[in-house]
Amino acid sequence: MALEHAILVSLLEKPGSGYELARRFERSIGYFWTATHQQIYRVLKRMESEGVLAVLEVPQQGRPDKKEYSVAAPGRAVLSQWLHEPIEPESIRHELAVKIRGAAFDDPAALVDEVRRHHQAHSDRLARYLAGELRDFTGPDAPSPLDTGQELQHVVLRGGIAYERMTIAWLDDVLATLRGLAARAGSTAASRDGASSEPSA
Amino acid sequence: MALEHAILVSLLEKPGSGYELARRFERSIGYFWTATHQQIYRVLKRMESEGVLAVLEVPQQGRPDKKEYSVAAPGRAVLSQWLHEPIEPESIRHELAVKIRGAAFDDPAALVDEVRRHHQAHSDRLARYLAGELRDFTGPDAPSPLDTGQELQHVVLRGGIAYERMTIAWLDDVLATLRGLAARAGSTAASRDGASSEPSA
DNA sequence: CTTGCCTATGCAACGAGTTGCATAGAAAGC
DNA sequence: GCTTTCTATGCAACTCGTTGCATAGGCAAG
Repeated sequence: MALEHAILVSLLEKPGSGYELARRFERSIGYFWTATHQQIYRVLKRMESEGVLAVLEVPQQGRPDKKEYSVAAPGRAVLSQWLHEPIEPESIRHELAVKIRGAAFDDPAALVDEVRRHHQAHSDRLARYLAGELRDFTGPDAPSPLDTGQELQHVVLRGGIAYERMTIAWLDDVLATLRGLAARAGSTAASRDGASSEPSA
Repeated sequence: MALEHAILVSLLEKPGSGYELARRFERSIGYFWTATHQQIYRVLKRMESEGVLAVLEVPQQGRPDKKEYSVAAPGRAVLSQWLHEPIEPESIRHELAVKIRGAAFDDPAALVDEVRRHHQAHSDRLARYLAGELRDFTGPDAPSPLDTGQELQHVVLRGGIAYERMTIAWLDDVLATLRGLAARAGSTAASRDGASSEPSA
């Protein structure tokens, strides 16, 4: 139930409405934990009924009223307890990796475009992360001695940057491998190379 | 619904029972897609009823009978179609990252042990991956010209290795950051965190 | 000979997450 | 005037994933 804790962290960093949280989950905290607005509204409601969040109805002009949530005292306790509990190291779920293994039973070359799309998407993400880092942590407009929260946000962002760089390098490796297989399949077209899949169909 | 496709890939690589699949999902394909035996049995049943899998009851001695599943012709079509559909680039879900940001509202030093545990877990995983690579792909006992399936399995494994190495390096960074914060908190114990005048970078 | 582990399959209940849809006022473009 | 976009919240239905439990024979250790 880590969504609950991600919401607590985000609201401690800054109180806000469900809508605002949903937007934060599209950037910032959302780089490491995703959630749709549906999930967020549902969990916010539950957390409020449990007393871990306080809610304040804020009338607005020119736009719908909003419910601003903030962390109540029991919420801090919930977060603190979670922080002291051990969690399991993540197991990644990488759909593209499954596809790549699956390509052995189909045409590997057909994956090239897909891999390139992912390469582009990760390059874009990296660019966004780097821009954010410059803006908030390492650029001339950044606060100069970072406080604890900023230091921790920065190290998490550095993790995201490292992840994207690693992924991009790996996708290059994947593309090179696919190209190598295509060349091999081309030059030895008649031979029974590769495709542990089926001897003959 | 990538579990379905992960199962297709795994059964194409080698037919097997639900139990055997569950074990494969603890290693090999499970490095990139996790599933419990419950999920697997349920999905196998559904896939069989849809005709994408064929099942063969295999009596065994000294142990319970098993149902050996293999991919039927429609299953190959299902996989092939999926391979040609684009998928969204993964969004990671990193609980530890949420914890690290949350630590700003608690004692960051209390996270050190947790981070070290994760460091250890990822080091162990890396060691397993590297052992697997040596055994199956780069060692003296490995098949010398790898076939297509093996090349693709290898590039996926290289991705896992890169991921673990990146993660370990990042966890070192996290530990250094936590230590830095602890030192700062120690040396300026009385002062208010970020507003402090003591720069110790 | 009892306790615990391994193979092997499965049900039931629950919680997490996704998708589609609905509402509703204000602003902005055509 | 019409459509689209943005803010803002929410229901309903569904699928995906987890946890706990149950069964059942064989094997090994104490």
